[in-house]
Amino acid sequence: MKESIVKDRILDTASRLFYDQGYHVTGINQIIDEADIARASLYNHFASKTDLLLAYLDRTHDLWFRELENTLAPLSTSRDKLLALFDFRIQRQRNSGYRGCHFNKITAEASEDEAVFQRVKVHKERFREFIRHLVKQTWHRHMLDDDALTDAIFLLLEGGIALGAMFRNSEDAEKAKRIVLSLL
Amino acid sequence: MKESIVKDRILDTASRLFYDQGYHVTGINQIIDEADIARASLYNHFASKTDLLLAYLDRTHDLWFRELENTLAPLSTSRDKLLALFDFRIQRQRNSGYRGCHFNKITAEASEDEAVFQRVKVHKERFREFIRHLVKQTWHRHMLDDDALTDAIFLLLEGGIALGAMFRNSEDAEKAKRIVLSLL
DNA sequence: GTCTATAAAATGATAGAC
DNA sequence: GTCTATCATTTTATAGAC
Repeated sequence: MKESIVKDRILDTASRLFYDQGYHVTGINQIIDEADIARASLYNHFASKTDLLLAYLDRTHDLWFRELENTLAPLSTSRDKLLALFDFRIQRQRNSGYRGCHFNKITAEASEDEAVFQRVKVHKERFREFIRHLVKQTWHRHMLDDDALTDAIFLLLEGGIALGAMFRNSEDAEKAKRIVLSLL
Repeated sequence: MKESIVKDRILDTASRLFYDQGYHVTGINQIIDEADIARASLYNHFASKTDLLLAYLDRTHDLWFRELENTLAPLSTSRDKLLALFDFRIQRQRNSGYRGCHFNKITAEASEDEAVFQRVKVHKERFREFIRHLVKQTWHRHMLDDDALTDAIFLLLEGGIALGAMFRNSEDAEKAKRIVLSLL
């Protein structure tokens, strides 16, 4: 359908601008301009700018976990998969200019909105459980118990990505990976 | 001087609103309204809204390290001081509604601005070196070398605070502290 | 130095033609 | 469903009186 193409183009453009520039600094004008669609077409597909934001978050969440699972699928051991979590996110940051986690970013801008807040929590909690699942499959004895190791990996990775946005590089995420390596 | 009082009130109000609501969502109108000053008074003391933002970042940076040093001063061992870093930041988050690190927040909104970007880097780098200095003073043997332990503490703490903003609690920062406890 | 009044531009959103 | 024209607000910033 032709309508889908327009809707996708709106969402693609908005997603890129929301992440690259920020949500509030991105105006409707710029979105319709860069997506090359009419003003009212946007409001035909999305009820409001907030609605567009929620669609962006939902799609980002879905794509994020799909890409993650595709990346880990070829790996055989859970240890390799845990280490690949870092490579996955470092690679994504490299490709998108080190602007950090989408959900950390939007928390800083629009977390007063309850619908946004809920989506952020769901995303991060799912990732935490994803890690926990992998940790429980590892056979080796660790110096930390399963829950502590899960928390450590999660915290080190989130800290590394957040600092990566503040320094515009992946050094801290790489350091986080090395620390996890010594904890496994 | 009377002028200083006005200037301080502008900066106090702007700082509160920038952190609580966000930078872009806070308009000049709201600042002059809540600070109860005239429109032109703001532009008499600050050249632009960006200038006000930079003043906010500079003052936050200065106050942050002064409070940190005051908090750690009564403690005798560097081990206690390292653990108190977590308490310091958890307490600050508790008192300010869990909106996370000021510098992480502004990175998400205005890191394209080179002057903002520089201040964020300086703040975080100074904190990293602050941690490193304490780590080097600890006498016990660690399972990680000094640099790795410094990175681990830094990453775990930053991760914990960032997640605290996303979940609006201090659970992850508390977990980070416990993990550091087992690493020391 | 502080004030009020105002400017020029951009904001999110809607009406109505096709 | 897509379009152009337009709405009422709000934005940052300035001019000029006191």
